[in-house]
Amino acid sequence: MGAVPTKKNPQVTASAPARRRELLRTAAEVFAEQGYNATTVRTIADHAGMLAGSLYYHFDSKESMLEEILRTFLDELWDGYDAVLDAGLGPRETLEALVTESFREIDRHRAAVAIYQKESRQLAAQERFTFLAESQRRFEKAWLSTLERGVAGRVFRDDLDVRLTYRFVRDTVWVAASWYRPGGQHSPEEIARQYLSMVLDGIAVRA
Amino acid sequence: MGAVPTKKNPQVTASAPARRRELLRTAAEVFAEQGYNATTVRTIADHAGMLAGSLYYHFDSKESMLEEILRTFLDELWDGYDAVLDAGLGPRETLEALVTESFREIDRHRAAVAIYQKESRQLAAQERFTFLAESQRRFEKAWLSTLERGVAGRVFRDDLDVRLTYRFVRDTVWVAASWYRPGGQHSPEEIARQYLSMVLDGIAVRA
Amino acid sequence: MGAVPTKKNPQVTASAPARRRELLRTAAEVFAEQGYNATTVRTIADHAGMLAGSLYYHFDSKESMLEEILRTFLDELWDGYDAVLDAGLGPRETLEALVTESFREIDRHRAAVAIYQKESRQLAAQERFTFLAESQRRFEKAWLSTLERGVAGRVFRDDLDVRLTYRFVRDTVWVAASWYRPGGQHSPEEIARQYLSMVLDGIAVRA
Amino acid sequence: MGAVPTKKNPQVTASAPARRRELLRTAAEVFAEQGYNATTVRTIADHAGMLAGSLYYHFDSKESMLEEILRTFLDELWDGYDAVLDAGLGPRETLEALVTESFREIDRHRAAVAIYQKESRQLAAQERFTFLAESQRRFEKAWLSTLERGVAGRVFRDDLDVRLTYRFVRDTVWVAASWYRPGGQHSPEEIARQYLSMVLDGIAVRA
DNA sequence: TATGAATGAGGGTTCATTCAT
DNA sequence: TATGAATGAACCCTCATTCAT
Repeated sequence: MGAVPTKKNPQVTASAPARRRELLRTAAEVFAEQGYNATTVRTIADHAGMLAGSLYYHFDSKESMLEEILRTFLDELWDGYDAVLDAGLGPRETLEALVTESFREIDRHRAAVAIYQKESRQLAAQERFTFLAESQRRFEKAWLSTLERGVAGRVFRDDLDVRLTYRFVRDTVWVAASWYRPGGQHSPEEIARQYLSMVLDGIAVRA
Repeated sequence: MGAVPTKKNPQVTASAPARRRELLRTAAEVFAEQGYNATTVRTIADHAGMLAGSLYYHFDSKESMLEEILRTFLDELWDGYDAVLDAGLGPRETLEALVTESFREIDRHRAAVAIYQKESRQLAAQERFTFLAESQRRFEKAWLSTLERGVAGRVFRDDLDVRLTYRFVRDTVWVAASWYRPGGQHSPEEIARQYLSMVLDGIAVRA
Repeated sequence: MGAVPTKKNPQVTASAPARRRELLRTAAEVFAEQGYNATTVRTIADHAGMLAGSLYYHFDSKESMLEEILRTFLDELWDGYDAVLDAGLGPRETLEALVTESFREIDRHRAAVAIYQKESRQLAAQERFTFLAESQRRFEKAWLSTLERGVAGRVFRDDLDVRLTYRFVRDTVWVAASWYRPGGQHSPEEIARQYLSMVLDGIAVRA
Repeated sequence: MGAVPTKKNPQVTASAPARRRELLRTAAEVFAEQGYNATTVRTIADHAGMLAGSLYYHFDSKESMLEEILRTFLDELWDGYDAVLDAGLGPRETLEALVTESFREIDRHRAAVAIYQKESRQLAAQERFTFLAESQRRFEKAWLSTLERGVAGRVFRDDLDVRLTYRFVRDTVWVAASWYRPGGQHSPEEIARQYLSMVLDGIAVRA
């Protein structure tokens, strides 16, 4: 008789993850371009060269595609961040490394980042996407502690509101996903360098 | 500037513009909170204490509400910007004035700004919302010319990519709408001051 | 601004319950004839002379229609049963009254009874329909105690398995809903009389 | 009697009829438990330890499985009934034998009987399942003639409506399939005996 | 001005079925 | 024999919109 699974889950069989990944990339691209709500399952299927119903062989729902896209992105992001945070760098070097890592991530997961930027606030309210809020908290803690370390060590100015500074830094970095195009004239490292130069030293000419 | 109504539009009879404005404020609030697509006409009506169908006495469509919200906001925004740009200020003072004006606008039209941030890219593709792209172009021109004037006048650094700088400045300013809460501890002017200090002089301690 | 209801519920306004009742009657008829699962919302709407989507102005879902049909039926049924059970009759008279009441109920709610017969077992497993199982239990208790009273009082034979007897009696009564047509040649009271005669005295000629 | 396959039917090659029978038993079980419409082909496949598509090597369609289940059951049923009807018994003995045979059939084909009870009315309307209506007619004729013989021979009461009596008897017998569990405390013969005692002599104590 | 009821297009999802491997 | 992937029709439901009152 064999086991009687109550739910299909071909996606767990670890076989043919290639198609899944391809489909997720396609979906992410469309989500990023049109917005999650405005994207129909049919549109994704069109881009993938199949019929809407066929997507459901691979995924449980449109929402589960979104979840997997965001989870995959955040997992990779935190791999990079954790490596930086565990490296024992000084506050300025940590900030530089985090920013550079962020732009690299935008380069690799542009679509996912754009989706994250646009939808995460609303999504986080749903049970299913609480991991977004959690990530947000870890993110904030990492940045705030770095900035505070820098202020304490007289590397960063102490006349700036740390939370405001955090917000400015955070947003500018990630908003870049909305205009960044991989393969353009600026490499992620180059963008990071310019961005850091501006954030650290300002755009005004020194007196 | 005026909209071109495709159908009857009793709202043009100049009667009860107060109710209209109130309804638009409500709609903007909901659009900002839930996203335009995710917002149903009934949700707006609920918040306004009426039934969904009743909104159509006041407005042609959900989209026309959105359009009016964004048009009203942009009109006011450009009133402020034009005043600054026509004042004959130097590049640094112009930048400071534009930033300050922007934060004031966020303070007054938080919801509209949030909507603009989130939806304008997709909307701009539609015939009806070409005014968004147009505004975007004027905006870019104003900022780029100010930055270039500053570089030429040795007020701003010349080793930064002007377009990248523009994007960073633009985004940081407007993204603030996503977390700014009017009536909070920071006035728009205070936020502008901190922001300008960071952008102009950097967050690093001077050597 | 008024209250901000999170859910529509025009059905609670107690206004225009006539349309609701009419729609429910239509739905019940179709459910009874084609089976709940095999009935499409479009079919119901067709029978009601409207479009499928319009049903959702009156009801939350197909399932909620089913629930209301069954609840209404069971409520009325128990009104009748409780009156009988509270009347302080002897076991034989109670049995006669319960049977007669049942056939009357079939006469009034033929569709609902047929649906109940066919679907209740599966439905009862769902959270939403636990009231079916509860009713089932009350039903069983009422019948068993009546039979047992009758056995104790030497009104009913004591050589029959009471549970088996209960099942036979219960099923024969309700299965009648599958072939009974109101307005036919037999009134519910006449059917009850014949049925009782058979159940009480048997079909064999007395020795 | 034989089905007329519209397409290829490798199952006719007389190979591995054992697997077929096993699959049909599984399908019957699931149909009985969840209802035919509510049962998905995948659920059957799950219970059989295979994938949904694989069932189509063995059967033309979900419907053909249902047909075969019901045909097999009815064929066996009529083998038993015909033996009884051809035995030249008196009306009372015929009735006893038919009832006993019915409970035996329920014991052997519980799932098929349950399916038959629940679905036959709707199915009979379809071309493919006209054999159900035909069986129904033979069934009715056998019972009615037996009852009428009994009335004529003063073995059964003549003050009861024969058609009503037939319906009661028929339904009670078959509805038993919905609660009967093979291997329980009552053998089919024991249930038949109790049932016959009730039907023939009634549940009331004789005066 | 607003309501109540309906429209109709479309969206996400399910599922029996097919078919190359 | 069975799998994996896809098809395509149909289904339940949502929602912007309309309109008579």
